[in-house]
This record gives sequence, C-alpha cells and structure tokens, in this order.
Amino acid sequence: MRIAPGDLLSWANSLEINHNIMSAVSIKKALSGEIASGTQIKIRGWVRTRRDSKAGFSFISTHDGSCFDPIQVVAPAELENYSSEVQKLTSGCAVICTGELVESQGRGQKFEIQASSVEVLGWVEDPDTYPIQPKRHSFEFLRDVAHLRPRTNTFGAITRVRHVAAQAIHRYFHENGFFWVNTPIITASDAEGAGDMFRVSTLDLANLPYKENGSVDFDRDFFGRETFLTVSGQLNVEGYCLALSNVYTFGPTFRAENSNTTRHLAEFWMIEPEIAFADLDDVADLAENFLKYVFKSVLDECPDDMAFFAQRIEPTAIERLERLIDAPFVHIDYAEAIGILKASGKKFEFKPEWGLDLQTEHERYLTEKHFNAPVIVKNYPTEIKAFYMRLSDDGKTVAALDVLAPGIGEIIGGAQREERLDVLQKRMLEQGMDAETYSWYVDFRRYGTVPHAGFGLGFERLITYITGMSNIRDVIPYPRVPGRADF
RNA sequence: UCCCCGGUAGCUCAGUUGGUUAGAGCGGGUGACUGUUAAUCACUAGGUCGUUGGUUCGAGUCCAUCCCGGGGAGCCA
Repeated sequence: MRIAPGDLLSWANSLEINHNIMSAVSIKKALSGEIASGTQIKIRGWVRTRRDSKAGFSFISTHDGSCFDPIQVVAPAELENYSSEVQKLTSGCAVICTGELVESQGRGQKFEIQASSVEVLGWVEDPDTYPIQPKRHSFEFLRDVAHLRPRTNTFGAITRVRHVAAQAIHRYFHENGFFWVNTPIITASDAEGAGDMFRVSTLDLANLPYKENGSVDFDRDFFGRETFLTVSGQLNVEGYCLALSNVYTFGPTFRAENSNTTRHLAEFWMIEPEIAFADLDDVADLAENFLKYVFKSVLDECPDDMAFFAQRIEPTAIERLERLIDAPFVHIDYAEAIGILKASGKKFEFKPEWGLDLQTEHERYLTEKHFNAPVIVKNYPTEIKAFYMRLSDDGKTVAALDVLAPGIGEIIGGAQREERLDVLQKRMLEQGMDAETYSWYVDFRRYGTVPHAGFGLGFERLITYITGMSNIRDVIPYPRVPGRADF
C-alpha cells in the first residue's frame, strides 16, 4: 500500500496503537475553535490556579504545554469529590478533566469546560514549598529549579519557540537540498583551536598510567589515544560536503572555556551548513536567507508565544524580527568597519585598529548605532582567524565572515575554506599544527578539491535573539556553565 | 580568569548614623464574599538574616575570609 505524503499522518493516527493517545484532546485543540461547542471532551494537564466561587463552583486554570493559554475548567460543587479534592487543588497538581466544551460566560477566554468529572492524578506534596507559584519569579531563582521551570509561562513559550525554530531549520535545509550529517561528538582532533576542550577518558584519574618520559600513556585509554568532546563538526562535515554538495550539522557542541557571560554555554547546540562550489558571498547570502526563513517561521507558527515575549520580556521582540525579515542585511568589509569605527568620533575603551579583532563594543556600535540592522562583516586579517580560512591573493586577509545582530552581537561565524593544498599545508605548518592528526582533513584538498564555504550558528544565541531573553542560560533546558551542571 | 554588585520567610523585596520582641506583598492554612481569571477582605502559621572568624556593652547593619548568585570584560557560537 502506497500512501501520499500528505495523508501519512492521518494514516498513522488511524492505527490501533494510537487509540489511547487520541482519547483526550490537547488544550490547544480545545481552544482552537475546531471543536463544536457542546462537545464532550477530556483534557489532561497541570493546575495553574484555582479560584473558588461560593455560588457553587471553582475555576481551575489548567495548562498542558500544547499552547500558551491555559483552559478554564468550571468545576461545580455537585462533583462527588468537590470538597474532598477539587477545593484542595493547588498550583502544580495534575488533573484529568472531562466535560462539555462551552463558550465562556466570563471574559478572558473564548471557551471553557463545564466539568462533569475532575480526576486528580498527582497532588503537590507540600504546596507551601512548591517553588512554582502563580506570580512573577526571577530567572535566577528559576535556574535553581530548572527541572520545574518548564511549568511557567515563560519557559513553556521558550520551549515551543525553540522547537519551532529547530523544525524550521531542518525544513529550510531539507527543502533546499541539504543533507543533515551527524558528525561525531567524540573527537581526537584538537579542532582548529576553536576553544578549550573537555577530555573524554576512561582512565582511572587516581591511578594514571605513565610512559617512560613521564607523560600520561593515552595508548591505554579507551580509544588508544587522547580524545575530547567536539567543539565543532565543521572539519568532519567538510568531507560530506565534498561528496554530497550541500550538507549541515545540527548537534551538541562543547567548549571548556571559563566563560561567565550571558551568551556562553559549556554545552550548546550548533548548526553548521557547508556548501560546495561556493565562495564567501554565497555563504553570506545563505546565512541571510536562512535567518529570515527561520524568523518568519517562528512569527507565523508561534504568534501567542511571541506576543507574550513582546508583552513581558522584550517590547520590540516582534517588530525587530519583522524589520529584519524585510530589510537586506548590510554587507561590509572588515577594513570598512575599521574605517567607520575610526571616523565615528566615539571613544572606545579599545581603539579600533586594522589587524586587531573587533571588540564587543565595536560590534555593538556597528550593528546597533551606525546601521541599526544586522551586519555581515567580511574579510578579516589573516592573523586573527583560523588556519582553514581561504587566504586572499595578497595574504593579508582571509575569507571569513561574522554576522552581527543588534542586541546580541555575533550570531554567526563563517568562512570560505582554503581549498588549495599547498596554501593549507603552509598555514598549518606556520601554526605548528600536527600534520598527522589532520592528514584526513588535508586529503580533501588532495582528491577532487573544490571551493567550498560554510558557517556556524549558535542555536541558543538564535533563540535568545528571537525571544528577547537576555541570558542564554534561560533558553536551553538544563544549562551547563562553569561551576554548574545541576540536574 | 579579571572588574563591579548582591545573598534577610516557600518566592519578590524593605530594614535609618550599629540599639529592645526582624517587616510588607505574593504563596500556604482558616473563614467571609464573588462567573472568577495575578480575584477581593479578615485572621493565621512561617526567619540560626549565605559560611567561618573578628571589632563592640550590643552586629541583619562594620571588618576579614570562604561559598554561592547576578551584571560587565576577555575567549567565542
């Protein structure tokens, strides 16, 4: 039996195995208007608040995460467990509510449920100390209860936006003929100096084997050599790029840097597309096109969540995404950027100078003050960039790019790769890199080399930008940062 | 890693130049009231003031130390 792609989901949902799943409806569906008023429905979720009316019923505001809004369940005093259970419900209790879906008599919601049954599945053991209360909590506090914070409005919204953005990313690439490549998480290459690495080892730290010269004998480690957690899938994905043309990675990435900022995590997710037969301008266009697609998808698919961010987190959350979708990104050369900074007359803590990397204050000036738009800065001085970036004819610059966004700074870093064998080898030699470790990478330049380019996008930085959340630790479920790996 | 700021009730905070029994709002409990919706009103329970040490007749308050958190910088995505 062959089933048309558009019918696959209804075919799957019709299978016996799903009958139990379909017996209740999501709150999203109950509030959507798809279900006729008067229909008997069942919803399952967690209590946000309970308000009693002595007129003989209680309002139970219930959420299940399917959408931003909770549904109001009207529980009449006639319920057999009304005084014994319903009136004892507190924030966080898990309930199954059955009843008639009706248009609400009160303001604030279109539909509500006139309950004929409220079944309590899980009580809150001690309501007095349950951390998630129906009030505003600080994000600092919620980080200490990261396992419970998904029950709040904000973290529910973040989770849905994160999901929609991830789906949009995969969809964008899929529909543009890219293949998702799962590059290894454990690696032996000291990946291009992108940062300090976490060691992966099964050696007994209290009883390390040593070689005769006194160094640790990694021959006896699990992989028979030193290994680490990946800091980038780029080197690996290049191999797939030079066979499948358009590829990307989307996976966890690890940096053991002692970074204590609102935009760094020790464990984060990174998206790295890599395109063959392409130069720096091609990858700059890809970055712009890609970002606009993802932003548009989130605006279209998460209107309620985005409205919440605009109302409570960052007033311009929606407008700035709309503006960014409409306006072309600014493209400038690093040299021009230095010129603009020097001519600005602004006093910077670090003086802008050709040959030095742009400081955060410089990036902010360019993207927030001078252009007030996303800026793609291209062609950086050779000395401050990685070995694999393509050298210009005069050798002074490499074909690197950074995408700077107002509010967060660097969101994307990319480059055209050095495809010429001799030039790459020379640069690796200059930087004192171990030729043997990277021989497989150099092979790509030996066998059918072509110009190719790619970029890296920090997924959490993207979510930070979309939602207006100011700390990256609040857009990943369980943040890992120096000194903390709770939960 | 460096520079600033902070740690008081379950949560968010106030607490005077050091001075008796440390306060408020929310949340919890009890009651009243109400198609309510951050409901409202009354009553009530709840604190070794981050740790350790010091100064003082007396420390939430001053000093030192360590721990933890936040913001900024560097590194980067």
